[in-house]
Amino acid sequence: MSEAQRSEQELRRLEELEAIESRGVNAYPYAWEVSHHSTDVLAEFDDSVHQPSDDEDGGTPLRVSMAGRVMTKRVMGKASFFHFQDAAGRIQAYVKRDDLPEGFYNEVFKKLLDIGDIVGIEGFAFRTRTGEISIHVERLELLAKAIRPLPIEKETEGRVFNEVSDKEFRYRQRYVDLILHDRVREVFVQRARIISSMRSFLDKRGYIEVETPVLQPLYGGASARPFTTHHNALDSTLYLRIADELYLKRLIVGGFEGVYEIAKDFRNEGLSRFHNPEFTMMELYVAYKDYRWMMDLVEEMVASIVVELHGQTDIQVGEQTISFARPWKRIPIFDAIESETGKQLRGLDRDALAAAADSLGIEVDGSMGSGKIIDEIFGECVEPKLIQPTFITDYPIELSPLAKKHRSEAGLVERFEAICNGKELCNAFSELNDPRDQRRRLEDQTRLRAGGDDEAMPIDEDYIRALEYGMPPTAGLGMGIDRLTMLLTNQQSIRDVILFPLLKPEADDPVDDEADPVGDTTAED
RNA sequence: GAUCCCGUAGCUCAGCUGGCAGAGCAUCUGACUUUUAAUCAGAGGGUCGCAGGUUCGAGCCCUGCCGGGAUCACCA
Repeated sequence: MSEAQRSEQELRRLEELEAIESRGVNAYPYAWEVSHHSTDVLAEFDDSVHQPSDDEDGGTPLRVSMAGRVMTKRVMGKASFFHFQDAAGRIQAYVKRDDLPEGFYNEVFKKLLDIGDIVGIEGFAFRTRTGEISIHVERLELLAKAIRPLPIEKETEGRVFNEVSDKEFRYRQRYVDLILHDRVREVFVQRARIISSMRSFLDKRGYIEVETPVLQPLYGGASARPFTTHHNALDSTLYLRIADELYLKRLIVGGFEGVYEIAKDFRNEGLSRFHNPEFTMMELYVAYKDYRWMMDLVEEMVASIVVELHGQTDIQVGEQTISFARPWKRIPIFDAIESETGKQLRGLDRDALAAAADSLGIEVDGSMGSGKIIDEIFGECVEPKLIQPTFITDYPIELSPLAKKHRSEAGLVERFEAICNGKELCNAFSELNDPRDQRRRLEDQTRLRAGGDDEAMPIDEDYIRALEYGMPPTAGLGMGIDRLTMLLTNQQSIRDVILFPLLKPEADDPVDDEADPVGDTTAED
């Protein structure tokens, strides 16, 4: 940024920075010894022990050394208060002219220190006349000067004034959003807890966390359009993975009996409240198990995460109270549809299904097969009504090219989704391990592809080769971490659980579609 | 991709029927040694998203574009 574009306030702060440096002070020093965080002081402070009193012997001071950001500043002549924020929270600090080195208060604290600056303070805790535990500052040092002014929000009795509401600002400058909004930081702390709780649940059971390729010569494991890229040295097209599934199952072939991965997948599709092009997925594969066993595991895992996060199995999500207490309901998809619509779709042919959909007010076009119509009816009529966590089981085979045929129900596969608050929470099946059946199913996908379905899966010959070496019976699970986090932290948009959600580039960004410094012109179709 | 809404000072917003660009907070100057949306007195700060059009005159009306939001469509 050229200095001409700087705002009045930024220019003034740059001048202050020079004034600070001209005093021989480094405005960006190297470290600060931290003895307490704000919440430590609030917890440790004991009036009967630490509160200083007027007589000489009164009180044993609670001495502290802290670091954080100046968030408010109230100057009252020869004394001032400011609020000070660190990673743990906020605490008030008090400075008195006569407790600081000669001239420091008037020339440095009052003139050169701004809201937003990061400071180190040393002093002792006390309780003010109005009852707030505060730090009486005896030494103050600038740790980092803020050039840009922080938006100032003010709050009293739970009411917030001048709250930054511009979502674009909050997402683009998430660092500012995090400085200003404890509740935003809290969501991401909870997200981290969800993931670490999940990881420790899986680790305790002996499953191995692995890393499989993000850059893949062929994508698969889900129905979605991929991002495409190019490796220059090999001069080959690569795709960013849309799922981990096929690589993880190769590891089951290789002899691991339980593997999981928590990682980003990438799907080249639209953005919405529930969709970000890169998102985090947990996938788990366990040998010698089936989908019924996996339902038990999902219940147990999610319930344990919820309890670890909230201390109980019941949580408030929007208007709803949701109970993750086990067991969850298990309903075959056809029964769920029947109980919601009164229509039994089991065994109907495509035309009868289309007629049923039509009578429910659901549009059907010629390209939709039986499975798609059933899925459409379920998604429209049933899914939004499933608030409490529920396993929907036994899906039509057409929608599930990687799931094993149902052991007793023709035309279905051993698959389930957990639905909660009207949204899918996970997807799992008894994995298809018959290489002959797998080849046929992928060939069906190829026909869909030829018919114009650009989300149908391509055939991965190496994956079939792996299956031909023998994959044990296996249960597999995929769980969207972002949506799980939305549910467990009561957030309405996926952008509120992703630190840096995808946005269009800012106008100033150097975007140039023509630019390709390494010359990618050999990649012709 | 469709529809609707939004874009004005660092932040939150007002701006009437088209007629001098406004407020609070923040900032600056001054006062104030336990305040807490601190208070009191004064001051500075604007590419009204961008481009074009209509008009004597546009923040306001029209067109296009850019950015954002919501809903729908798409999305296992």
